[in-house]
Amino acid sequence: MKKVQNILNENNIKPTFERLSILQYLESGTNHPTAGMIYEAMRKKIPTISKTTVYNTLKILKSHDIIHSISVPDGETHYDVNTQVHYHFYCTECHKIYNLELDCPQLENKLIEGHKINNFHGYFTGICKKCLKKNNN
Amino acid sequence: MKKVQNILNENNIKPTFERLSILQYLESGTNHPTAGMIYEAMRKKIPTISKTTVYNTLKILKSHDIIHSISVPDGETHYDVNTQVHYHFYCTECHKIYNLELDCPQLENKLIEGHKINNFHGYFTGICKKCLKKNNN
DNA sequence: GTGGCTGCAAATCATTTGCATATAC
DNA sequence: GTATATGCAAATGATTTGCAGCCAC
Repeated sequence: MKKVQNILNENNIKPTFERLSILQYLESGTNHPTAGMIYEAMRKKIPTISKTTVYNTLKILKSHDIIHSISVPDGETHYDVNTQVHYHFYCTECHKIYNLELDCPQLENKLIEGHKINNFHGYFTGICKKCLKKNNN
Repeated sequence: MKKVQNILNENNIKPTFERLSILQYLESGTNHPTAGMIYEAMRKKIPTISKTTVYNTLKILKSHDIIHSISVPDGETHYDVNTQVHYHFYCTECHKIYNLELDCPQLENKLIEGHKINNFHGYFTGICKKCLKKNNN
């Protein structure tokens, strides 16, 4: 908890219980939750929390570059605390998102074909190994 | 028009006027339209067309791998007929999507870390060259 | 006439917004 | 007390669904 406390302090974000809990939750896992998933997880700990607070918190964390949002083809925005650029794999069957170890385009040179680059996100889609096994392929 | 006619025939998709027009529209440009943009463009040609037909057509084209959907952080699904894997650049200011010439991960080896790969999409985000100029940066 | 398209309207679902209350310093 | 955070409810906007009419073969 110390760590997330510090992250918020360093960014001049008031460390409320809700914000600490949400960031803690994001830091503790390697899943890439949606706002809805975060809301459901938080409710177990803070039954009175509202979706508004979840969205507000995600917005402020994102604006300070503490988290990134990733877009995959399921209509929901997912969030990731791993701010290092890396590829994802999105399973079209179970909708889980995995991190991949592949080398990524470097953003050092922040200009590509005249455009100023801020960020990169790459994802593969397909069937994950668990679903492959389940379907005994 | 011949070309899109053939594409639909080869895939056993009944080549209705609406479907031909939508696919023609997608084939003719390098923009990466959303369903809404396609609907608006179609209305000029077919004033009676409905959004349902646009969505239905996109769904059937996608299921035959004639088009791909791409997800960028604007909450709308964009569509792309360029089925060759390539990177995109998404401008967070004007929301335009550009194609990039960079080399992409090859999908030949269709297994990565145990997952079966069907597709790849990578996008950079930032400020495009037009918006940079407009802001005279 | 039967199956498959089309199109309207309503439903759904993620996200945003307005506002009123609560909390912290 | 004032600013800021929270939370409810309503609004928005993309997409989906149910259903009725229509068209082609």
